Amino acid sequence: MEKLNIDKVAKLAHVSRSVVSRVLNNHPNVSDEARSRVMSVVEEYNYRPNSVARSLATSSTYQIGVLSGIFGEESLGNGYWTLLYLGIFEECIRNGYYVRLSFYNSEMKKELHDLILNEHHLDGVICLNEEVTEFTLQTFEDSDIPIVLVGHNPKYPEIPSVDVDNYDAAYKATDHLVQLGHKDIGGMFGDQNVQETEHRMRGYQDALCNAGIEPKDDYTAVGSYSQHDGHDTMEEWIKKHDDMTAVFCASDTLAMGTLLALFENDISVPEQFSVVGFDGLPISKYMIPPLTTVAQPTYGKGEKAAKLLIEKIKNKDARVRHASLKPELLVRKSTAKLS
Amino acid sequence: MEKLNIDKVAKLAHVSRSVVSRVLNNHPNVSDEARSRVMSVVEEYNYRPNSVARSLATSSTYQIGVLSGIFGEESLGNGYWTLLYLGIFEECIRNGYYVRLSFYNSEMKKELHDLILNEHHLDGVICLNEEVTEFTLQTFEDSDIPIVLVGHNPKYPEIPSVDVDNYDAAYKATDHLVQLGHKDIGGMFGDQNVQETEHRMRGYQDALCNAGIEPKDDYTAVGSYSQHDGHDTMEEWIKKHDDMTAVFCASDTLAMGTLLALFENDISVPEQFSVVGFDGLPISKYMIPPLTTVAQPTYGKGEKAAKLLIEKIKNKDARVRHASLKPELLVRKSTAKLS
DNA sequence: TTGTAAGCGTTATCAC
DNA sequence: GTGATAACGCTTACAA
Repeated sequence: MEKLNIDKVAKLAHVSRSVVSRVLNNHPNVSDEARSRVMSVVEEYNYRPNSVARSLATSSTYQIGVLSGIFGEESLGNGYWTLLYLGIFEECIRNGYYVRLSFYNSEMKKELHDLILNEHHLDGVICLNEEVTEFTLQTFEDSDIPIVLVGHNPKYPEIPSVDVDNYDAAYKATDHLVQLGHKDIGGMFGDQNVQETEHRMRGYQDALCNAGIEPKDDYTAVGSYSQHDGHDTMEEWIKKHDDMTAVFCASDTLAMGTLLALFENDISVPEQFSVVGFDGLPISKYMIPPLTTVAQPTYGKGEKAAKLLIEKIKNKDARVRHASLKPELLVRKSTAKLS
Repeated sequence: MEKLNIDKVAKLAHVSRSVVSRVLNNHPNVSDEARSRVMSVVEEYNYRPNSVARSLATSSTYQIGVLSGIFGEESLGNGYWTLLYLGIFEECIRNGYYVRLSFYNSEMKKELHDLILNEHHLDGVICLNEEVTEFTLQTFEDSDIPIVLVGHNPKYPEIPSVDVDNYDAAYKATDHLVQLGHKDIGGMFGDQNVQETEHRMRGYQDALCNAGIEPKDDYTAVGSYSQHDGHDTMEEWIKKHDDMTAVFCASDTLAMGTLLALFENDISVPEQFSVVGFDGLPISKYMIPPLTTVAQPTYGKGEKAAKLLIEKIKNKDARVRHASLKPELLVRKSTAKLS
């Protein structure tokens, strides 16, 4: 079972190395006889072409990169990321691409540069919007390596992107609370600098306005998506805002922290207080009580991102597309009629 | 800013291509003058050697693979996996290795074969024990590509591995319950086929025995690590076992499901029932109530696995090592004295 | 210390 | 339809 290469296969099949290459790449112009001779050798010896050599010759690696921020422990554990990644991964594999994962933080410009400048490394890159800096995006836009963004950044209309309809999702979630009779509804949001936050805030505010409720500034908090922030913000609001009876959290993790703060203060959900989350993470079903949340198709986002990227790799001049996926409200046990 | 290659750099620096190569690889026997000429060209043009070509020449890719089962949604979201992966990833990057992630399920023998047979692909592989089949392990052992296992499989003593001391961890957790005065203590375990489960069960049983408590068969459940299983098992036990006052769950996710079942049945934790988990996931801190759990150094496990692998890559004949990491009991709010 | 030249295992371009 | 042969960009004897 020694190591074969294309020449040895050629010799065994009594053809030239070019014929072997043609057979392996499904190129035309090879006789049935030659083809079958080659194939039987390939199968007998279980020969596989060396992909490194192939990459060198074709300057395409069939590897795509995923660039993701290094988040704190808490966000890492929330499952959003893994689900997204799985969507990307499976779609890539289906298309014969391998995936290389890189975490990234702002000090890692070097890694990034190497990524791009060693060009042959990657056929394309998927960037997860959060934490990706202007610099990063700019660098990619300047190079000609295809890239797609998960999330959306209005500054780079030329970069294809995949996102949920954040406005619609936040609107649905808030409106659900409104329909239940709530009037004093807090809104907890994540990362300040991302357009996604802006959209979610607008959805929240519009749902309120359309119901004749005036959004109040001190009922709104913007911080991070962590459980920690959810907990601390709720803690504070419990002390300050006696009237508040419900809250819309812009992530399930935020909601998880919120639920804990409520529990610690003996406020029962949903009897005394309603909570709705955002994401529809697998764990949200097991929160106490099971969380009402607007689910976004996280796996689908990843899958779509991979699809767009591969499309762009295969046809660099393809029209730039910005996909927007639909969220869905999942009503569970953390919300109830205002009594 | 056109694309450079080693020859162009050589020309610009007025040296031969070998000198450039030597400089870039820190080989000796280069005059200071030549070195500095090369370096200044490299910096001016920001030249980076093409890693594919380099791989072809050296037949080492500086890529390591992580082989992981495709779990159901629930387990994916539990954060264990991500933390482990992060540990692996960061240690690899620190050593100049890139990471390629592959999910794997039993039908994917093809992918696996390609992985190995295209040999030049990967310098080494880290296998996550769960879900890795005999076939997989055997295949790797037969090839000469270095591999390390996260978890432990006694059938392959020749494969280096990293694990926590599962016995010790389970013992500590159970003993904690015993010390609080509990006598009727359930034990919920994960995957049947893994040695880890056996060790955790023994730790649980020994802690009981040493306290003069007889472990009962119907107080023990073995299934999966999912929240779902935790929930259903607890649900059943609530109906069947009136005496039970505490449970040791062999994962935090199992505990999360357990907590929900208890909540749904109006059994308050820890006043009427104590729960201890296993893993110390970031989310365990935000469960309701915050979970008492034996934390395993998940990130550290990944880090250690990467260390062992890289060591083995650099020295194929290194002694086989089986690392065993220490767990730590985190007492939070889900356990209390039996009243 | 430096340069020449032979690989590494493919694909791709041409004659035939 | 087939087979030389030249890339692809690098490392590494070996010779100078």
